[in-house]
Amino acid sequence: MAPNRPTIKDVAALAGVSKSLVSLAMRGSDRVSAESRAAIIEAAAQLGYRPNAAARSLADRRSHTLGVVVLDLLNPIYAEIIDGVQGEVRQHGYHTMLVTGNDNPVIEQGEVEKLLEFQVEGLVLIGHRMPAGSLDAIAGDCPAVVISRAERGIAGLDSISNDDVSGARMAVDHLVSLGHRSIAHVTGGGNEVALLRKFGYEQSMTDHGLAEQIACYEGAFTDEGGYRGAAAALDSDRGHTALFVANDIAAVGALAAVADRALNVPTDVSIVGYDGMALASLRSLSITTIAQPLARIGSEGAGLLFLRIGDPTRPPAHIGVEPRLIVRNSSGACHT
Amino acid sequence: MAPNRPTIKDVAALAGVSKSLVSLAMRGSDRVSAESRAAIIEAAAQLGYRPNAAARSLADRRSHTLGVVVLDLLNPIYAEIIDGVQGEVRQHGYHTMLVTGNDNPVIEQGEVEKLLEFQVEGLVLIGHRMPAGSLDAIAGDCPAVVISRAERGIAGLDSISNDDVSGARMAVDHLVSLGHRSIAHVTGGGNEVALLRKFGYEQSMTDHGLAEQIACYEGAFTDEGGYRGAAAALDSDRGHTALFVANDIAAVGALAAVADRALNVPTDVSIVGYDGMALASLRSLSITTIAQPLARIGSEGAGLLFLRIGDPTRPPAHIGVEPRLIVRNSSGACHT
DNA sequence: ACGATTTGTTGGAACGTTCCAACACTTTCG
DNA sequence: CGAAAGTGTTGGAACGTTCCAACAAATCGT
Repeated sequence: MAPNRPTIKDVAALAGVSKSLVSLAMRGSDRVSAESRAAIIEAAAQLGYRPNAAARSLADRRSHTLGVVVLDLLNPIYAEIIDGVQGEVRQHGYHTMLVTGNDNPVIEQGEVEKLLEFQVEGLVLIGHRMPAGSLDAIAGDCPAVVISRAERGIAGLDSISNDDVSGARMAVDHLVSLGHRSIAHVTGGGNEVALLRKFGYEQSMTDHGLAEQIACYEGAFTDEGGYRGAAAALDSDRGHTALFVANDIAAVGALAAVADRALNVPTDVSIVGYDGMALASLRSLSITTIAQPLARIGSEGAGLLFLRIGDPTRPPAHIGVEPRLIVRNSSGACHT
Repeated sequence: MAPNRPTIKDVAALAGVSKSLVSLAMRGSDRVSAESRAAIIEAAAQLGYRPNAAARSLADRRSHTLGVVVLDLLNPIYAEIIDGVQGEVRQHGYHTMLVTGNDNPVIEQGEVEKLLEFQVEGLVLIGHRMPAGSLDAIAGDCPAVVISRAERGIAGLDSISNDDVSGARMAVDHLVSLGHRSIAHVTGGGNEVALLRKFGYEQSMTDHGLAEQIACYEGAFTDEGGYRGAAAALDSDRGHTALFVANDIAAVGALAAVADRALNVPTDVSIVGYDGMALASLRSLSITTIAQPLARIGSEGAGLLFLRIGDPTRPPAHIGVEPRLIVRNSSGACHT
């Protein structure tokens, strides 16, 4: 609107000093006399001066900006992670460019490319869909961290995720402690995370001497998938009294399958989900779940990235965080 | 990692042409001979050249970037709106810097300031918390659009939102058509949107000759608020057979209140929510709702912004979009 | 009292692009 | 055949910052 935005030069002219001094003052250097500083601040305020971040980043070759790529904003667990990332980033005085891949690898690639053009100093990938090759290439170009997935041994790339195997074991332990023996698992499909959770379930069942009770029903990380898997489990003749469902959304679907059969939760069948999304705590759902510390995963992930920015040659690190059991109304003692 | 990123000069040297020509070629000008173009592309690929967006935006004084400020990422309806915005923005070849206000006006202000330093060409405010004064100031500085709230008459500022009054009327109409007469309203608190919905409810009730049946119970746009309001409604002696709840999250809470009293939905009491968030469609909730076209609101909002960027002097516009009724299992015929 | 330090301040060169006026060559065509 | 129009290319100036070497003025230590 203003005919032309004021620049550092205009401020200098009005304050009667050189542009260099204005530059120093704006960044709060202590080598500026009180008088000059006052004059400069006054002039800047009067003109409505705002530093130009593009020029700044060009001149000192640092953008003070991080790129955050998230698979899909609609997934509430990612939103909670992002909140953690943003907090940490703000603390470091950095900024954030957030883009979505829309669950589409091609778009995702393009967005990453754009972020790199913006000279972001680091990349946070939340639930990416990148083929291993390009992940490698990116990490070679720019410090990066992968959140909520374990990547090991790629140079320049750190990662952080919750320990899915151990979380799945907690779910089974909890159900066993309530007296359940015929505990079925509704899977989350063929992806890595789902397989880890399934593995943890099988391990824990075996450890409890329930190996022959192991029963997996094919599901997915969706309402629909959970419904389908739970339906199959309930309609089987194995008399399952408890269901460990691969994630919370699917657990919501499982709840519906139980209701459709005029059974009650948790009296007839107990349900445990995974993720600890806020939604699972709503009183009409009240799902017992294995909660990931989502915000912490976000902030520690960002922390990892800042470490790498500080020392780009450090060896790749992976942090595994422990999930924790939150007991709600969807699980209860076994009555049979 | 590379000692120094290659610049346009390096590409020029390798291809044996001037930097100006490389600049032209990179932007796909047709004034470049086929030979030169080939040589340049080859050289760029070989060096892994990537244009520097900061330098570009400095030189042509356009950032090709929009700032998006969202009140709170955790609210799923905002996530759906953002998706719409991003789609539209991508179509225009622009980029997006997304920041959150964390529901905190001070942080929100700071983030907006940063976006302006980045020379964003426009601002999308989704559910802001800005005092009217600073909104004014911002709009004077930079084209802006407010999404999901109606702002009228501020120069340089457009807005788009669904028509809450008309949506609330639809909810009541639906319930009346099912035979309900004692229809209560669980409010969403004192905010503008909640008041509009309440107003629509009262209007429609009056239009149907049910003025003396009007009954509002204090709630909020939360699970807890919906539970509280619905509890009060159900415990009253007015025999309400239907509840119009101010938004979907609150409707989920209302569902719990009904269940706690050993009543059934929709046999004993019908429930209608508002917003049309994806969550309301989960089969174990299956809430009848007044759905806002969230993605469309996002993309049309962004469209408005592009119009204003094209012509900064156009008079402020407001778009009201019609919500629509989605009937699910939480509403049914009145049985009393 | 005089060089050494400290305290403020300065102009100019970067940073990596885009734009522009200018150029050398073709080609067109009246 | 010569002027006009087109085609491809170029170097240099700009964009708004930060950095650096240099400097003038004030203060210090002996």
